Amino acid sequence: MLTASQTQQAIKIMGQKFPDATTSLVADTPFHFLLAVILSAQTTDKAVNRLTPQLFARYPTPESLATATESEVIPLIKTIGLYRNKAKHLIGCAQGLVSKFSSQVPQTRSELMQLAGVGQKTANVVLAECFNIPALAVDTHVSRVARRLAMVSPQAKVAEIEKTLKQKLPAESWIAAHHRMIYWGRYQCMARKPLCESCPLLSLCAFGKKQV
DNA sequence: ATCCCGAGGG
DNA sequence: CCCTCTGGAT
Repeated sequence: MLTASQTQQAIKIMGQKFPDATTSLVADTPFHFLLAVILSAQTTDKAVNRLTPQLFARYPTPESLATATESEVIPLIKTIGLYRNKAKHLIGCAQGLVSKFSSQVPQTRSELMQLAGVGQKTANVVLAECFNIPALAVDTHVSRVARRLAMVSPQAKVAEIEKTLKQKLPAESWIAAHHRMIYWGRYQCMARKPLCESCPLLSLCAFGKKQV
């Protein structure tokens, strides 16, 4: 396993390759950003950004979405996967915001996770992006990159990955590390065909050495 | 552990 | 054709 120092070094090198790594979801308010993150489950950000302009225009506020029906929402999001569950989540989330949080997006993990469709990962993304609160969201890219680079144990599940990465990285770097690992997973260490031959992290990566 | 689930890429 | 995409609820 990589030491804390090696892990920090790897994150630094990722930042040299992707200096402007940041969220790719487009939204104008915390409410709309929350909706975009819910929609992004098992879906590319590009697919989400394609439909959100119309969704946001139709539902500008939590109140407007809270009274919507699934048959109204589904046509607006049908081009992405899992749309039936996501329609329920969007409406339920808006209803929760209205009934529990005065239509304001809450700023704590436990409050966010009371909302429909919001789990640990989505809560962490919202805390980091909307409120600049140190958080480290672990998604499919972060999981794969952390495992391949042996920043965590090979069989580690999401909760353990988050815990281990937080232990190895200073809190000030969590948000940037999240973005860099996402970009790394998208454009360098892809799931299907990683670019190990030209990887700046090859010397740190047992997985990559096996591929080359 | 299972289900949900369209679009894009190889 | 098969795999993957910033997961969450049951």
